[in-house]
Amino acid sequence: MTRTLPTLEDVARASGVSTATVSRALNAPKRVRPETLARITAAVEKLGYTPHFGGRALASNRTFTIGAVIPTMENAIFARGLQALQEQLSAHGVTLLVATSNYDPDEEAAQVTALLGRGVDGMVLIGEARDPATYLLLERRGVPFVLVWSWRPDCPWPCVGFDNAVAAREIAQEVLDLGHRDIAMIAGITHGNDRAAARVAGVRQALTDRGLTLPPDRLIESEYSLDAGVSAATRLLALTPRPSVILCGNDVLAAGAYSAIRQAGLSIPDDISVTGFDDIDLAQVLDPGLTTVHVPHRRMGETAARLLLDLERGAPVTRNIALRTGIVRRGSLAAPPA
Amino acid sequence: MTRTLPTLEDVARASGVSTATVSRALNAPKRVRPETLARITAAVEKLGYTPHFGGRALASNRTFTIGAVIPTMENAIFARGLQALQEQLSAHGVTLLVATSNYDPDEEAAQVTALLGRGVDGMVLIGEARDPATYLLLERRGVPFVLVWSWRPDCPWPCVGFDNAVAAREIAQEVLDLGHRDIAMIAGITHGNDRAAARVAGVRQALTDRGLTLPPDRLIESEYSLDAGVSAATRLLALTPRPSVILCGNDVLAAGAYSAIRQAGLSIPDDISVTGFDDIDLAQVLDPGLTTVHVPHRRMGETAARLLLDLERGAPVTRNIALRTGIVRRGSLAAPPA
DNA sequence: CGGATCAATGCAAGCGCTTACATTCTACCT
DNA sequence: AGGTAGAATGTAAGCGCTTGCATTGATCCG
Repeated sequence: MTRTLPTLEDVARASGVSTATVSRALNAPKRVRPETLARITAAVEKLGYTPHFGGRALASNRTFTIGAVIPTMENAIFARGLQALQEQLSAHGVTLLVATSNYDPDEEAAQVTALLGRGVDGMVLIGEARDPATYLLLERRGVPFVLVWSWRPDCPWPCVGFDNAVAAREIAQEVLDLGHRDIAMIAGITHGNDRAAARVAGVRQALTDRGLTLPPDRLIESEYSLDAGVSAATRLLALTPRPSVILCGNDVLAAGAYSAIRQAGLSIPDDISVTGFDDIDLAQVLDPGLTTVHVPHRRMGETAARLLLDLERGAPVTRNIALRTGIVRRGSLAAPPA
Repeated sequence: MTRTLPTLEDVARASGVSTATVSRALNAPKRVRPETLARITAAVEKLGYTPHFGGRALASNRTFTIGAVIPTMENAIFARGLQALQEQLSAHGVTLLVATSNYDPDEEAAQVTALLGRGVDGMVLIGEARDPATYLLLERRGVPFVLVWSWRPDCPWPCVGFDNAVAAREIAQEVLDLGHRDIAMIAGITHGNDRAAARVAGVRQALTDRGLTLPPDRLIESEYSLDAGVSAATRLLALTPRPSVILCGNDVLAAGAYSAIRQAGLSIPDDISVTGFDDIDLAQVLDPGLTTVHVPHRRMGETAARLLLDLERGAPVTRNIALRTGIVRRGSLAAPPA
């Protein structure tokens, strides 16, 4: 069954050269004479030779693999960023290894260790908040890494992302400008999640700037899932006075809010406004369209890939890349009811 | 920088045994005396030892990795199945390597080769339709694989999925039972995609059973994306007589249809009905809720993982596992307008 | 108490590849 | 023609781990 595969040596024999030359032909073609190269290529073709990954990893101490640990694949937001990351890496012969942490810091640490064990040459991590031990581990190993989705001017590690607090503040300001005063928010779980925390902080900031506050009963932290969004929104709708707008930590939560609102027999935006964060496809499918913060996921993934690749070959790089977000105005946000 | 990592030998020295014993302690703990084991474990801990992946792969000719090639991560449907697959594999110490083909058969073949090159111990592939050469390659290498998302009684390869044609036929029958006669369909691209093709075939079957047909202008094949769904639906709405229902090849297309319909100033289901396929979260967020075919994605992923694991250790297995789908009735399907 | 049996461990040969260093060719110059 | 630099290639030493086989040490039986 497992007919033994052709090895470098087989190729060498078949093309009448040494294994060293074959290896060079494969890894640095300009270093072998064209005719030799041709002979080797032919032999490779004929034998159907593929380099043995383990052998290569062992000898070169490189795996041409980079690892990413994301919270979950089930959120379109990460899927899209990953897809871009992967495309970019593939183009450079690098494979992407994806692990998920389910938003659990300990689980994330475990996955980082696992990936390191597999000898990844680099790593992509979401956000900045994590156990210092993890950063230490990464540095000890000398494995380059880049943080995505988060950004702040003085982030000590290479990162490509955006300022979640600023983005959240901007959309909150827009809400305030429309005259809303009874404001509520459904945030993600902030523990161990700097993005979620920054979004709350941004909203708070906008309120404070106008002398307002976000009372505890008007801020619900919720798992990033549709069902959780529905129940959080349901609770908020029961409040007196009823909020005139619900700011959501991401679009999925906003979709949940839509369900709850519809179920309560209310209408968006006449009775109540809703905003999201991320601008996934879902946002334009909802009726009315969701006013949300647009995040350039794909660009983030691509940029991260390039940065990591540069980091790996020791190229001089800008280690701290900020991307712009923007507000996408659709129908879900309007002035509060009179 | 890249401080050299501790090796098996370091552990052996630190615990006063041979590397062979350490290796056994790690891979088959019951084969070493408890006290020895304890000493080794302590040394491992103290040195922070992690097995070197390449070395292990080289010596054992196994990578504890299985590969999956999916069309795209951006469709929630695959994301969910993958997540389940991964969780199940992780629990058995196996890592999942994901590659994407973007629904392109050639690209898929290339990705399979790439994964094989990385020495995956097994593979998960979506659907059955692909170049025979790919199957040949897999068999030559003796790499076990399982097909997911597709199923038919006499599929020659291990598979876990459902009968797409039957599922599509069932929902089409339901549509017909409600009295619809002006039927249109937005299908996925059927070339190289047996699931999409089977869904069309199923719908056709249902129509034929009642002496009806699906005229060419009422069947549009479309990329599985929101925008493509919108434009396909727009074209269908312009037909005379206007279809009373649009059957969609998946939920994303259905969401696109919603947009187009809303934009045309029509209402679902009063003016026109819509059905989907997959039952992703989106289906319940749409307003009205989308009547669709529920596919047990998570279970499919889990089952595939188990099957693959069994296949790998040569356990006797049922190679051909059918999962049940069902129709989820929400508000998007009603009798045609009078 | 000698020997057989079996569990625990050690020995050492690779697994397929890369790469520093040594060797051989091939212009090209004087 | 002799010499030399530089390109092309070969030699061989590992990279860290697993595993078949050999060895040792206990245990148990007659």
